[in-house]
Amino acid sequence: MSEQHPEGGRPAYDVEAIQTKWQQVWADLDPFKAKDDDSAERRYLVDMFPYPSGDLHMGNAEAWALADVIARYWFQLGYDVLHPIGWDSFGLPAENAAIKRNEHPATWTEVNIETQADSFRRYAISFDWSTRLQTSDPSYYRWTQWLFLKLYEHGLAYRKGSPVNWCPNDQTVLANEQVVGGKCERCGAEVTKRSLTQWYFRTTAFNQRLLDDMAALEGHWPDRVLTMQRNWIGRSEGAHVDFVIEGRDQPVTVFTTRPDTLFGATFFVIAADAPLADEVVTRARREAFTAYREQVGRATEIERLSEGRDKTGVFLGVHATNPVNGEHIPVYAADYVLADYGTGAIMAVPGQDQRDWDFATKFGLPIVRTVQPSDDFDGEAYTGDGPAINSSNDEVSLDGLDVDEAKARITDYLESKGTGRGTVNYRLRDWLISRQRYWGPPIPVIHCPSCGEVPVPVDRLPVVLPELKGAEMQPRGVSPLAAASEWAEVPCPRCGGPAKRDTDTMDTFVDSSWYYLRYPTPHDDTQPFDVEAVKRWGPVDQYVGGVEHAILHLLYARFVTKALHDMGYLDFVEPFTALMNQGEVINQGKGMSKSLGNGVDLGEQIAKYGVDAVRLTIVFAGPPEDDMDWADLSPGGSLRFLQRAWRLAGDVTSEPGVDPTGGDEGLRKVTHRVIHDATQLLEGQRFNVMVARAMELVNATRKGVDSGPGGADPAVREAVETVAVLLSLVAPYTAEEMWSRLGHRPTVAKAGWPVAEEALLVEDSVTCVVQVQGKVRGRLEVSPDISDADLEALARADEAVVRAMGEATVRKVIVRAPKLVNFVVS
RNA sequence: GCGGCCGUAGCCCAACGGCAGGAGGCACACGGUUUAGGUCCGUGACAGUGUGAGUUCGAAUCUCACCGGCCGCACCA
Repeated sequence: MSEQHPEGGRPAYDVEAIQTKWQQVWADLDPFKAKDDDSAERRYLVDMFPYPSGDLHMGNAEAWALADVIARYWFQLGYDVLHPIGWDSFGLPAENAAIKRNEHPATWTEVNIETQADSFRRYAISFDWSTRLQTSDPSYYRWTQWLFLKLYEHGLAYRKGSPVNWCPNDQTVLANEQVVGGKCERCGAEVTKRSLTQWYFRTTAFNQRLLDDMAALEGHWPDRVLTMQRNWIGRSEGAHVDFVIEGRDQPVTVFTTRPDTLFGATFFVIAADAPLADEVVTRARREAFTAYREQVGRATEIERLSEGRDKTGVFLGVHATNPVNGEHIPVYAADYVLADYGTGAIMAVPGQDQRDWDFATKFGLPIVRTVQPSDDFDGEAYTGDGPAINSSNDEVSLDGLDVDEAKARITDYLESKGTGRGTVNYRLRDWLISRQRYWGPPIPVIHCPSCGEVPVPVDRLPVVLPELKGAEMQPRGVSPLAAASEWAEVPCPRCGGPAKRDTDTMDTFVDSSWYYLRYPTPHDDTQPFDVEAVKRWGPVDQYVGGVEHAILHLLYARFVTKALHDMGYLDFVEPFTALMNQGEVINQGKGMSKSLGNGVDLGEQIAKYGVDAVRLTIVFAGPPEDDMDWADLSPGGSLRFLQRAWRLAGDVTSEPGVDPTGGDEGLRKVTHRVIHDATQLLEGQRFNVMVARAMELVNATRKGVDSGPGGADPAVREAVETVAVLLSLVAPYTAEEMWSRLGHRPTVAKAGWPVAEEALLVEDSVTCVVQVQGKVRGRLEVSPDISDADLEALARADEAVVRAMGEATVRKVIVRAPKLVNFVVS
């Protein structure tokens, strides 16, 4: 596609040659190494690090092209920028590939990392290559283990037995966040439940702060990500109410958001899989209950969540006592109540809750309304506001109060009686981090028959993975590490007796929950991160990555940051000050996939059009957060534009450093207007429009050379140099080549951002529209600082306007000098 | 079902409530350059802003309803 056959000896825009040439120069200059020397204000930009499965793809290309615009803009502004690169190199794809190839996962991983690193260099991303880290390296995961021990030390890591999510395909447990719609987030298999003893991080210790601290992210993170996090944390206000159940000493507490409806509680439901159900069921009902529970247990999450499903349940043979009216209400087990939300039991109020209504209708249970619906209400359960009814006893009456008042009154009453209290409930659960797979950091704990669980002393880290390969890593439902007996069997660090290592590995999201703390000092072998360096650089000024991590990774990183802050390691509580979610690259209206056969290969695109054209195409496609359809785009057009820009550099005949003052004013005005607009557009991350401005400048300069002042005019040099600097953010090779042809030394990446001259932003004259009744009837060329009165007078005198107004009387005149006059007539 | 975002030329994408000779680009047509094709230079055609109301001197922009699309949440008590 490049000009292979220059005419008349003119130099060619040879994509391959330019790329090869500048890659070498940049490798020698290493221009993007962070200085960290207080010579300039610091900026810290992180792209969500890549998983090394094969070479880079279009999705990577997009994320990094966009992030690089920001990084390179910051470099041009003179900031000391830390723009690191690393790899999220633990995880299942490497392990699965290794099993198939009968080799060690590290082998596959290393090859892919080298491939991606080469591609990144060719793709000309402005990385500080000295930061390069990978999470599967013992020099990194040693500190992931350190993080585990710190959390353990502070009571934020613990082990418990509980029903957990199990992926039958990957043969490992999953965190709640990794179950999406009942399916494994990674492989899509339907998730089942198992009862296992596993390690957890206590994310719930921070639920309110995870919520509150989002206030500072408002406006800097995409709204939808904040919404998703809020939904996930799921705060709801309500009350705990204690019910006495026959044959049980301790009352059973339920959580409700509607304590005001307590008088309408006509039955009681316990989650079928909650231990409590098993405990209270009577002998007579046990058989029926057990059968039901097994039936529920067989249902997958998918079935359980399916909408409009008939309510099922079974009577447990006992009654509970409603604490406010003494009613004896039957206790059921059902699967519409969840064992792990709230207390796993509810008071059922069919009059005000549709689910309870459905259940009551099916089982013939009484329904009592405690809120008076409006007259036109024709539904079943009434969940709206209204006066309370049927809600009084000898000591308290809610009747007549609206919902909020009733809630407050009843909560006070319950508190005074000691049978209830106001409370806040969260949906967020603790983070299950154990995994029964090989390729992750071993959990640094030793289980001793006499001492119990003993953390590995920090000075004995890392606990290095045993060398397994191929079939030895085959998932069998227990960790492959358990089979490595000579690795697993160790003396207890506390008593010296025979003991056994924990044979699970950590979720790879633990690796990525803290990596941005490691980048400032990636090779420090004395500590996970340098507290002072992190204070200087952190938190991350701009984080860039896909929205698929809206909950998972971002929630975990926020949790870890808060935990480390509380331990005194960090002086900030949020890791990422600003977040940008790039869109997706799709093709022909669909996501690219092998099965659809519509993949676009990044390497092929680069071979065909060159790196710069591919990057420009991506950046110009639309707003960064929008999906782009490759079929709608034109890398060929981008390439042509780059050639046009590049050719301009050859048309400049003035000397470098020439004073632009006195150059062609028309062109200078365009240049400075573009500088001004581009700066604002970059600040607003509106990169596509910024590129459009650069195109405008190229067009104007072309005209200036061909039919204007010509290539010797200093304004032309100024314009072309501006183009080179603007393009340096998007098309670094072309920009560098232009810069060089303009007689400058590399690198254009550090040329400095141009500043628009105010004087050149002022227009000599502006076009004023004159409207009559809001319709444009005339135009005037006027001075930009014309007064309202003068402008109105001019407008009144305009022939076309006079004609349009005819005999009508002017009722009102709107004057917005210098751009508009509107006559309202009648 | 609930909540949010978005509908502008054949296509992508712009437009502080104030000129849609659309900023920019793709594709298209015509002319010039060229041995020819492409490149290159120039010119042109194409929408009245999803639909309907409202607010306003003035609405793509604000409000409401509807249609269409995307996203999130959804048996969470």
